Amino acid sequence: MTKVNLKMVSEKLNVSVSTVSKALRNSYEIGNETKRKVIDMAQQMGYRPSPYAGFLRNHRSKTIALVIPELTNNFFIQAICGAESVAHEKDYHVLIYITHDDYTKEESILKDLQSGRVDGVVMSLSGTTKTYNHITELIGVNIPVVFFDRICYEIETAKVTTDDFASGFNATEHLIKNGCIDIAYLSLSENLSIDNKRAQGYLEALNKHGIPINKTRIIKCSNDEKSNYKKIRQLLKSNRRPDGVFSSVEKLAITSYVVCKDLNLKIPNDIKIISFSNLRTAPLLDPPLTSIVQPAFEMGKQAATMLFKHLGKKAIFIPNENVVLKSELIKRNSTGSNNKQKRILL
Amino acid sequence: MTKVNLKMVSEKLNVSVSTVSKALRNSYEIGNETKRKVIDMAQQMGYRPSPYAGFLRNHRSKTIALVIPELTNNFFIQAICGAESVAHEKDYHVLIYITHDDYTKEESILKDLQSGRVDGVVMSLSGTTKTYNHITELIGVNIPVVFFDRICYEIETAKVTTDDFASGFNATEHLIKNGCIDIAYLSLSENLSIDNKRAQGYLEALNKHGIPINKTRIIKCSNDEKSNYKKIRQLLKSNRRPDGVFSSVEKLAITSYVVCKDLNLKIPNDIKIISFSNLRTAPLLDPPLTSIVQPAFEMGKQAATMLFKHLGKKAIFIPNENVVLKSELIKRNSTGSNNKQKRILL
DNA sequence: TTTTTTTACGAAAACGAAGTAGTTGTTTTT
DNA sequence: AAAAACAACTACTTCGTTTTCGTAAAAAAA
Repeated sequence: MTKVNLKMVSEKLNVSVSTVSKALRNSYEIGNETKRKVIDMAQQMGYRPSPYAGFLRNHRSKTIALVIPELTNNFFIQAICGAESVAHEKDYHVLIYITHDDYTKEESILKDLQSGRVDGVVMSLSGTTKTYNHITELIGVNIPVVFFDRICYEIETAKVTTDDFASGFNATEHLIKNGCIDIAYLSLSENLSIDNKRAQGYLEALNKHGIPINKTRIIKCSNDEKSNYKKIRQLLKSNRRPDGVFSSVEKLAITSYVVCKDLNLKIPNDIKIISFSNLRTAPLLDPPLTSIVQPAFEMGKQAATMLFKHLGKKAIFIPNENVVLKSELIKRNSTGSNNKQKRILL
Repeated sequence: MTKVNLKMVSEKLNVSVSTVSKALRNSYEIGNETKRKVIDMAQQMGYRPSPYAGFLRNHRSKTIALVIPELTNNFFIQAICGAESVAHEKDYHVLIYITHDDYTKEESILKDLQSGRVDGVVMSLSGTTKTYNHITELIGVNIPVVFFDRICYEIETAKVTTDDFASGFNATEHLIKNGCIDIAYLSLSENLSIDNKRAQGYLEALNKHGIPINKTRIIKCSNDEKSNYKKIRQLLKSNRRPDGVFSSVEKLAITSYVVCKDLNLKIPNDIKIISFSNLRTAPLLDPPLTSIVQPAFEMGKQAATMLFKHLGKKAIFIPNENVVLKSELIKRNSTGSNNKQKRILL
């Protein structure tokens, strides 16, 4: 059994290809009798229209791309789920691309997408991306791009973020209120808008509470797990270690936990930890991790929705639009025993 | 700036479309001088060949589909990464489809794929799938399917699994050796090959150690978190609760942890827990979770590799081939304090 | 009855790229 | 010098579908 096309159906019925095509699209030009026969035969022969042939005519691939820094991160997974749910609802297909936080990969992916393989792109910037020509070029050939979380201010389009400054501020203030006076900030990448916002919130909170700012307390981490481990270990091993750690991403919090276990530091007594995190197991960790939870699913969903709002137009231009959702600070025991949880909610 | 095609390039240079096409494909028919001019101009104009036009001729989409039950599961995420890495290397694109463990969705996805949108499929069955016509039909129209983890024995093709029977056996025996005499098995779906294998290993271990089999100790869970919570709570609340729990998937272990916290049951003293899990946070849980870790990345990688081995042929037929990888049992504190870990390895 | 309209269909031209089969003009062979 | 070979191109067809433009026959209007 081979793939069946319009011609094969038309030959079986002794009608023209056009008739079959029109009948299947329920055109008014075709009589009811013929329509029924065509539909039945197509069904029986297992006809499926070729998406690629279709594209060639109407220039719509019914496909979007999700360009994501990494998959081993619950935030992105949930965001993907959100975007996928919208795409599925709109009968769109989803191509997934992982940049591994590598600018070069991101660039080559977007260059390829200039081919028109997709109708639009939902993306979150890689941590090593500093220039944006590859993105403006893509938009230049009429393929719209919307951002979520790791956005790019320089490009005019729709963007979905969370209130990172406020979250950074609140997280830091939470540590301060729980007794910390020397707080380290674990940064993922200074190129990232979100990281900078979070850092600004951190600095602002220190400022407000009259805590002197110590640049050496801003730890620049990366995607290299080993190097991160070393940096954090060095931070926590020193005899002048901080009494609080604010991690900008969940994986650095995990590494911090590991370091604490290895150094036999007790959380929250020896050190308190707070982190951006969408870990399902946050409440089950030892100790439960105080988390800033981003509405990841919703962010992916909104980003995709904003994209779809513009797809289908001839010349696509998405004006600046900033949707800012709220993250939630969930207090648990990693920042102090007074935060002890009564009941676990997953 | 609009999308540029061969014709636009050819007009700029006053040559024919064929010349441009051939020059770009480095045909011997085109002179070096012309080639250079064409390549430069194409580059300068930002020409990208349309993947869809190309498909129409050579019937190769350079795309594969990953059909997965769910994303909020570290096993599948890692498997996706593995498959994606192979696809990327082969210059293939990856469409992702999520069945949400729903047979109907799985069926409609595979029906759609009959259109020839992809050259091949890597999939893991949904937990509610009992019939396989949608899969044989897809293979029937020459689109190969390879399975990983949740495979389908009835279909002749390549499959990647882990040693589920042995793992189930070992997990159960580990509990027994740590003193358990009444072990519950948390099943995800009786339709799934892997679940059955794991259950068989569980039963066999009980048998070997002369522990009577109690059918009510096999708890049939589902994808409904609330219902799972209730079932597990009921199991652990009873005054004749088991002293060990073997969970077939990580999410049921997480739920079990939550139930234990809520009921104030101490792991591993009141109850011991072991689970299949690819949780990065397993060593950081309270207590650290004894896990059977599947080589998920490798499984996805192998499955994709086996698929690619057959793509490119005219009539694709993948003979039965069973690759069985080994899972690793990592002993931690959730099954007894003697398993206390010295050093954490992520 | 003749003319117009409607109904129901078919022929053919896109869409973008690639490959087959020419078609030149030039060079080599005999 | 005639014939064959070759280099460097162009014209045309194909892929599967949609759509525009026809057109024949039937129905309605004149």
